[in-house]
Amino acid sequence: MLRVATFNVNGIRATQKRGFENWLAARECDVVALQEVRCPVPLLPDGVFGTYHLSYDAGQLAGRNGVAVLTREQPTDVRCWGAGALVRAPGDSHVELREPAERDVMARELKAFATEGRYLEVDLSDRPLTVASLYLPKGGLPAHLQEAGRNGREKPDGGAKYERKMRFLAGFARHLTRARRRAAAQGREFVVMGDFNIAHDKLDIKNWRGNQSSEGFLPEERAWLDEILSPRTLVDVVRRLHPDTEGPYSWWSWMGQSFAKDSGWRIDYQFATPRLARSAVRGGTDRDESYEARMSDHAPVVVDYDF
Amino acid sequence: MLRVATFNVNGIRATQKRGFENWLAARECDVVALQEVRCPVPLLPDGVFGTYHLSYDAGQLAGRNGVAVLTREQPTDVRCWGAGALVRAPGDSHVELREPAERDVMARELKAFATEGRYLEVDLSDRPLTVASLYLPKGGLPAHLQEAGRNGREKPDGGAKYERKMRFLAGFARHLTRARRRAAAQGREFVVMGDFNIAHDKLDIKNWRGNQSSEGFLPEERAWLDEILSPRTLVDVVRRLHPDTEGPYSWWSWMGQSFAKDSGWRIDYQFATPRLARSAVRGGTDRDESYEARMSDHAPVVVDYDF
DNA sequence: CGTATAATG
DNA sequence: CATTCTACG
Repeated sequence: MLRVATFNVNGIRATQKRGFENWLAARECDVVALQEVRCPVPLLPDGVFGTYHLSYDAGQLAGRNGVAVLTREQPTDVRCWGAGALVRAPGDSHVELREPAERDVMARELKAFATEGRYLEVDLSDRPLTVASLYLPKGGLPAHLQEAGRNGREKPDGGAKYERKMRFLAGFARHLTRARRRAAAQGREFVVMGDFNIAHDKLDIKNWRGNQSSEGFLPEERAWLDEILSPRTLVDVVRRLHPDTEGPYSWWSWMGQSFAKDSGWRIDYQFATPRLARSAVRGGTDRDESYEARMSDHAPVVVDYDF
Repeated sequence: MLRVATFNVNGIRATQKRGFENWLAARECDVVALQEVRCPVPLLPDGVFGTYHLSYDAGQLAGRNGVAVLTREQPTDVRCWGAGALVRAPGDSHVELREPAERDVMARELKAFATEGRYLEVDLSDRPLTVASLYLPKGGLPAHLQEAGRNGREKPDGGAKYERKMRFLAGFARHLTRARRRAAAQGREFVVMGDFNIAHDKLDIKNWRGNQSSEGFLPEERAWLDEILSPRTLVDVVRRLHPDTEGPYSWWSWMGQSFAKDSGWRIDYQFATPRLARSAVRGGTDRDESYEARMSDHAPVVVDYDF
């Protein structure tokens, strides 16, 4: 059994104070992909990653983004888009910069995102598997929807953030094709997981009708997920396990009663190559009373693979 | 009996959470001068000023400075250096901008400080008295002491903050002379109180020997207090009551064990015209177990006048 | 070490 | 309605 989690922690220092370490110890995952770690390496709280190997790309935007992968085993290779990922063995106090064994040709559209700490890929060897942690730009509304002004006080930007997200999507689709091909050539399965900042379908958002003009549920964004997902390429593992469930949502606004009323969005995913996806036996989100307080505005998405 | 307090609250919203309202209700002051209120009027917590009349100059630096005077009686005049002070009657929900009955000729050096929310003067009528709340710039080290680099990581500014403070001191000395004369001409006593950001003498700071090159205890700063204080002009009321006491300190760094070890500075004062000063029967600081937690890095300085 | 803001989500 | 950062104290 292989237990894999993805979790947007929204600031590991805050999440830790709310019981992240207990969750990590209790949940007994083999792999945990983290997003929005938002912490320079020297300020990572002691012991916050327990006995896991850490691979981390903090990016260069102080206090923002930052993706990591925690693994029980030592990775055989670590790839990111920036200067190189930081790696640390369990119990070790210092990190080292790890250059990838081979460097990818980066999709042109992604170069502008390379130093933002948004993507990290890790090769494992106990099982033939590559795991990736993604924090996809949240984006914004296109210019014509900002005029309409349905959403309150955000300053209009002429659609700049929306268009930037679309460029990321274009580049990342190409990256995914390459990553799948590399994995296939090496006889590995591949799973890319994290915060995609897009709800895919009507089941993936509480009020789909009222949100068709909301960033994160725009037709163009949803169409991009249609494009990268297919039974032959990448499969939405949790949806495959729960084809008719509303949710399970993975994000709720901090505001109002969103969480209490389960008025959420499913925007955190595990997208796996077909064979790996078929091996999934159980999966869902941890919005559990058993883990006491809410650790983040996102919940962990955990899948057990019989792999 | 007239009970007068001055208190640098270092953010009224934070202080409120630590029991400011209880202190205010229990202490039964007639006048409370506040500094570093650090809060725009619309964000003042409901009821934080109890049943007092509020006079407030928030200044125009978001989240910084801001001086207020709370009074049991309605002031007959309110003067500040900016656009006009805000006043609010007890229980009233809206503030109004109050223009002074007569506007001072402002000392030339003070014009640069006029919109920073550092000074407010209030005339009372039940007793012939003018009370003022002052938040004096903290300043910095002169250039030659920055080179020496005795104090750690602060970025050198070529003595700019020090010189700015000295300009304030020059202007404020002139203002005090005028304010005393105005009061005298009206048959009023006058008390100026607040955070002067200068410890006057050896008794006013824990480790005077080690702090002779520290901002706030520099010879030039101490000499300025020598200059404005005299038995015929303004009298340091608490020191008059406690001529031989170490302290009582009114400020302790948040860092380390300063408060626990009473390693503090006396930088918050009540300076009163001679007749008023002579009427003081009791005075000191509230660093009391009776008021539970520490409300601020400063403690209230409270004096009872038999006036 | 604590108070604020601002940008971001 | 949270998380950071930065400036200031």
